[in-house]
Amino acid sequence: MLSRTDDRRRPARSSAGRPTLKTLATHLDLSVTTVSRALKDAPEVTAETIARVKEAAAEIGYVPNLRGIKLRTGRTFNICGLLAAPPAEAVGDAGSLAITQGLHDTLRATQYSLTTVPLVPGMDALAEMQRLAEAELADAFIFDLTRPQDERARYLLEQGIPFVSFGRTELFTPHAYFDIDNEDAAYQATALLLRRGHRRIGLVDPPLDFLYGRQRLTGYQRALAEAGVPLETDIVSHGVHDAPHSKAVAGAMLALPRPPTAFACANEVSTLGTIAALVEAGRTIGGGIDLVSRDGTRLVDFLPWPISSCFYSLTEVGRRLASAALALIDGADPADYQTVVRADVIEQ
Amino acid sequence: MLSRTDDRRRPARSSAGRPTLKTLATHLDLSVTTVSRALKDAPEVTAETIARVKEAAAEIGYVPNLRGIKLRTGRTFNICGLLAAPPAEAVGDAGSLAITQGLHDTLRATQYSLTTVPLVPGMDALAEMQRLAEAELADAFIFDLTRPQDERARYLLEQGIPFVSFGRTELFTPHAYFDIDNEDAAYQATALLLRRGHRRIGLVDPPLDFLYGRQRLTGYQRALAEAGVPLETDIVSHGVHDAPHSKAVAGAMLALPRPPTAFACANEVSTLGTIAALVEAGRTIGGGIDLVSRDGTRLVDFLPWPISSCFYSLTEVGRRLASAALALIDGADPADYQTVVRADVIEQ
DNA sequence: AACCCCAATCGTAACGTTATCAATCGAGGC
DNA sequence: GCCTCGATTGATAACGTTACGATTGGGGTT
Repeated sequence: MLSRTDDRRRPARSSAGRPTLKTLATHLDLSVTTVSRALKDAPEVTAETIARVKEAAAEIGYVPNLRGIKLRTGRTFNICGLLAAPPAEAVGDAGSLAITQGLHDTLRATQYSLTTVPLVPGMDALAEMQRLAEAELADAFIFDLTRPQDERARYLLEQGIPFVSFGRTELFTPHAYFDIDNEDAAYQATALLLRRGHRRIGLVDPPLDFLYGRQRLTGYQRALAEAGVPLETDIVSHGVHDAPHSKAVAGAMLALPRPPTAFACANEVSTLGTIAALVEAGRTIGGGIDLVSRDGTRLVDFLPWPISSCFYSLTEVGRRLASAALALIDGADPADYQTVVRADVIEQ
Repeated sequence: MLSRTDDRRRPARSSAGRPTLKTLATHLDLSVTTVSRALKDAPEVTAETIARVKEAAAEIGYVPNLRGIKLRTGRTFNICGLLAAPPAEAVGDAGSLAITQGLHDTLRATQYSLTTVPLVPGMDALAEMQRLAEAELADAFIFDLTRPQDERARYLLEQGIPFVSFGRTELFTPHAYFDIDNEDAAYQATALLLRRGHRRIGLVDPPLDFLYGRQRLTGYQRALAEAGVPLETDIVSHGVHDAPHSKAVAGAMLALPRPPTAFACANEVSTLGTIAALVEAGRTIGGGIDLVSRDGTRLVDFLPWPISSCFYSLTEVGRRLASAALALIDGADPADYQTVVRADVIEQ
């Protein structure tokens, strides 16, 4: 165990001579206990002493040693984010990067650091999470791509470990989440296409294993129903959501006797795949084809055609997720951190 | 200080009752010291005792408490990666995601965890690094997008903190790096286009502030020189490498009296921008235009046109960077970890 | 037999923090 | 004047690990 820790190693750098509570205590002729208490405004310490201690602390530049606190309290001061990432060299949804940025935005001002693990499709997300939880590497977890009966959420609930999911679940026990209103996004996208006169609207969506997929399907159906357009299952797809697969299903739809005249895509990757299929079929957007994407980056601005989209800032998602995680660590009630926001429709 | 750590907090979860060295020691009727030593194969302990201790450790499921080790040794068991990421909601190079995956591939089997900070263009990379270093949050750093006189590298060298950069520098003191042969990549790309008969080849590249940019320029020039084609500076650009800017410079080149008939692009983002410019100008690849990209994902496979590229797996880059970092932490000589690899040309 | 040395093990003290209980002191009540 | 009480402060013991000097016992030397 600890296999790579033996043999010669450079001497412990820095940290030597950094002031500690003891430094402060002898300096002020107080006990370490009192200093420790004063720094966290404990009620038993005189206001005057508190002021004196804090002043001295600021002066000599005392900064608490996290390692000491960690050992003593059992906390980690780390938050762990397990976020879906595209497989190895594939092109894919870089959303987790924007989310990670947001997480850091919030955590930068705190003592917490962040460990982000990119979860590529083949990986065992639960096992990865258990590994980290059992090694006690995080005070809270954050993850995305929830399933109705999400086993990761269930695991963390069982263990009593705080977490916030990006996406809801159908679990009975309430837990903290932040989510985009996917049903609304799909509804808006479909409604937009219907307004433009389309009646055959292809849906290129993720598997129904993900709650995200189910919610979108509901929104799609609702928009069709309101417009009195029947649901036609030959142009509704729920497959693996990577670019090659999306290209394949969109290609298959385009080869139908009555191909779709528009597409609603679940995310940037399915959009890329769908466009690839359109190009291969010799169709272009504008030439009777419309496409709406749901996304978190402005990728569509750099694709050769105008594509409308439902947009919500993933950086903001990250910020909100991290704030919620911090609150939970501080003992907040998960039920107070359940948020659903609507995406903005950007019409083109 | 430690502002959010006071008030009520849930009781320390788990870890209660986890076996420690003391558990093992009393169990085996040995001293804590001996057990500790036995577990790391210290020479002073009998082979027999070592075996006995290890067996017992395995049996009762002892796993060393990192927090204790951290406090005692001053180490962090954390590696910090500062990797360039696209700005907020912009479309951009998700390469850091693939690199992060690779880092985890290597670190998963160790006791180390990883903190990755996405560095968006506006951020003060040095300040961010100093913050992390001063908080003693990492045993080693990893970063990319090096500059010739990279101030981050210089800072870490001064502090004696181990690090590996993705990209070389021109600093005098040797340090560990892993790099792709950018000069060769640009050379290969340019040579490929020259072989296809192009004589006006636009270069859409990053600023020369980055060593990466300089190396590419050298390769580009070398290929032109070998073919006896003069360098024409009106079609060589070194600007901010994001998609909008790349689109602008490629657009400007296309508006020249004698526009380029081919482009060599530094990365995926400049490729996207260049394509956007081509579309806007009503030109298509294949119609007398060729484009070569240097990339780490297979994005080009999902763009509407065949695009050749120089490819090197960024996941592999991540793996190599992490291995080097671990070696440095264990006291290896940085000079032994200086690697340059060639990208593979994928012709289309 | 007294000596020393080496191999193996142990005890103690740290690393920096917090929790718990003990000590001090002045004020107030009897 | 004695006792009690509240308000402050302090001493001690942990959290789990490793570094260091001390201790033990057996074998070899003189």
